[in-house]
Amino acid sequence: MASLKDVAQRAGVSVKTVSNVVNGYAYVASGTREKVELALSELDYRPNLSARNLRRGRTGVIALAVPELDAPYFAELSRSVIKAAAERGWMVLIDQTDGVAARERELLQGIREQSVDGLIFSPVAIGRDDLAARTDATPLVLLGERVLDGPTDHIAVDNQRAAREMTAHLAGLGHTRIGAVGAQHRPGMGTARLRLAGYREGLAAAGLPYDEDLVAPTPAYRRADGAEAMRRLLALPEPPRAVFCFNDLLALGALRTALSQGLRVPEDVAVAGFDDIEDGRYSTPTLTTISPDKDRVAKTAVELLDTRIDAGRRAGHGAAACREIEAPYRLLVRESTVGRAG
Amino acid sequence: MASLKDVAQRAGVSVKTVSNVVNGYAYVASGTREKVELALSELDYRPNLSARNLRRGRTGVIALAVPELDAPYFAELSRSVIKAAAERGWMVLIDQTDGVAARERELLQGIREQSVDGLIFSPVAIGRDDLAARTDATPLVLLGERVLDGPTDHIAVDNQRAAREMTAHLAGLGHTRIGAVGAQHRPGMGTARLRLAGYREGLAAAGLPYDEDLVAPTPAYRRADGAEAMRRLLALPEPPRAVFCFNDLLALGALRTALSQGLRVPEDVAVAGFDDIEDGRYSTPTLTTISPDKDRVAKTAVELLDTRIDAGRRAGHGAAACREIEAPYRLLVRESTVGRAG
DNA sequence: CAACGCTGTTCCAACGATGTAAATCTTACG
DNA sequence: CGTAAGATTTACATCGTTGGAACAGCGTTG
Repeated sequence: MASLKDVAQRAGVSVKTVSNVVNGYAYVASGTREKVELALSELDYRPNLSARNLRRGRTGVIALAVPELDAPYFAELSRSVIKAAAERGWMVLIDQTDGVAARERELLQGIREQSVDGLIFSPVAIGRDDLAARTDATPLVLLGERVLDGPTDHIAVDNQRAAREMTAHLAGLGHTRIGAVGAQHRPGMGTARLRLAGYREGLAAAGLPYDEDLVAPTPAYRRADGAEAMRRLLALPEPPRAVFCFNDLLALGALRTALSQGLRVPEDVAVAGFDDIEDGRYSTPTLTTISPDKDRVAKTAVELLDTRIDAGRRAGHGAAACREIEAPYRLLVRESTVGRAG
Repeated sequence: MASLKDVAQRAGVSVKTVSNVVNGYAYVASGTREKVELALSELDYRPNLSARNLRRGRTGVIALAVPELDAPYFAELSRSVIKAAAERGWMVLIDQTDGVAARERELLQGIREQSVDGLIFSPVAIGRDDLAARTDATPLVLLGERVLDGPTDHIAVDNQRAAREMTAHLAGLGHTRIGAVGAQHRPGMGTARLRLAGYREGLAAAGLPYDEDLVAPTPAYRRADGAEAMRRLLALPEPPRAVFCFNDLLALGALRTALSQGLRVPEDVAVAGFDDIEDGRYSTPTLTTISPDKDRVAKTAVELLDTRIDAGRRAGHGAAACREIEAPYRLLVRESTVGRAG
């Protein structure tokens, strides 16, 4: 692998001149430039990034930390993030936390500090105090959980409002026994809490009572958890006629349980989700859901990070104001709540 | 951020001694070691990886290149790869090619050469000649497409045999008009070709004729493609009574089309897939499919790469023999071909 | 007691690229 | 023709780490 030195030798100039050509420095005589460029291509020169990074103090890589890459929501989000990052010249390194608090904390405390220039992080288990206790100075952008007044840039849909709207949608269809799937009692887990709060608001707004029995907690947010929770709900003496699942995977699991028990969806029980993963657009019935604009979230996250990385480079530690950005979303009504006709 | 120099100063020893402690060098007096370790933790020292990498000539990162991260098969595979890599101390950088030949070629020609120590690559569009033309010396492991006698380590299930078995399964159920979804006429695309070959073998073995009309090509391998292809097949004067889709996404799309046209699956038309993504375990009906052992594939890929990276470091360019590894798979019979009872 | 072989520590160079400042070369102008 | 103001190029130090060799202390051994 050719280094600047090799190229310089071949072109008969100094190393610095080659560096100048490579970096587009203005004051290089055109003859020299040509010579150097010839040598560059003859030797197929490519800068050694470790060296460049050492010198420049950056790595050209950002990390994206998600709970699980195989949860479609995060897969789709990751796709968008990688794309947005590539457009700005970043490479993306992916970390999986499995939603384990210790792993999440490690990230906040900077295990990747030396390897990346910034971190886009979708936390599950950690709370505000963990964020406050952070010492690592790597620029950070949080996704998906509202941490108001946190010391961190942050992007999320308004989970609570969206959940409220979804509940209102179900109530608007005439449902009076509306269940919820995906409550979580663990600390952290702001998302579950916010969606639950929205659900309660929605019930209240519709004049419906909040019935603890209709709220099924789940240990995680995968299909199996939704399927299991639905089994519990359907086993109630008076099962719900509509169920709001706190994400689409839960909803797909719930759907499977309902259908395999011979119930019709939505005639016997309506099911709604959250996230708008592609599966829900092709399930039978298709899934009513909240669709956050993932491309927008990803793009904004990368932009925010970019800005903050530049700022850090420029101004030392001038703590630029933290930005809380609300991502747009839409409520998509599909077959699982209104049937084929709708 | 503290450097070795800072730590050395604080501990009152030389930089190299600190380095020796950090790297577990044996000949350090226990007193010295303690002093240094104290200073290390007081300053929260973390090695600068760019510098270390520059010195050692490696980066600690491997790249994983897949067509699309949001295709569940690749999401699941990526999850496994990241996990397997983490166990061996690697970080994983993900590239998306979108199946675009130019992008795939770039990777082979080494755009990541300086940033990673090795590449795990799931190609779609490139062919054997592209591989042969490769000059980049980065260790490479290919996934998922058989390139016999290629100059490259490689892991895949026996696509052709698996496809043959699946076709046999359908024929064994008494089907005589068995369609195929996902043929591809593009160059490259060994996978599609192999699965098609297996399908034909399966038909032949069952004494069934090969009918070109029952083979639906698709531009890509997503749900929408499967849905569209199924529409074409069902519009035939004599539509197939069973359909083998070359991956699960196609199958899920096909399923959606069939169900939304009021057909019963499998009573009116049976559907089978390939890949065993999680969606297919929760769809209604659940999806009969070929289940490659993804964890095994991932783990083996990382091991192979690890070996090759070590070898490259040790022996210069001693071209170790290329290994073709066949990954195990199972045919999972579920509702979409045999119904609820089965 | 001198030479030897350990252990433990330090010094120096190098990895490859780039910022700084200085050296060299042109050109224009008085 | 001398000189100042650019234009162009170069030498050198530096980023943080580690390999190799040199060096120092010290108990053994012949």
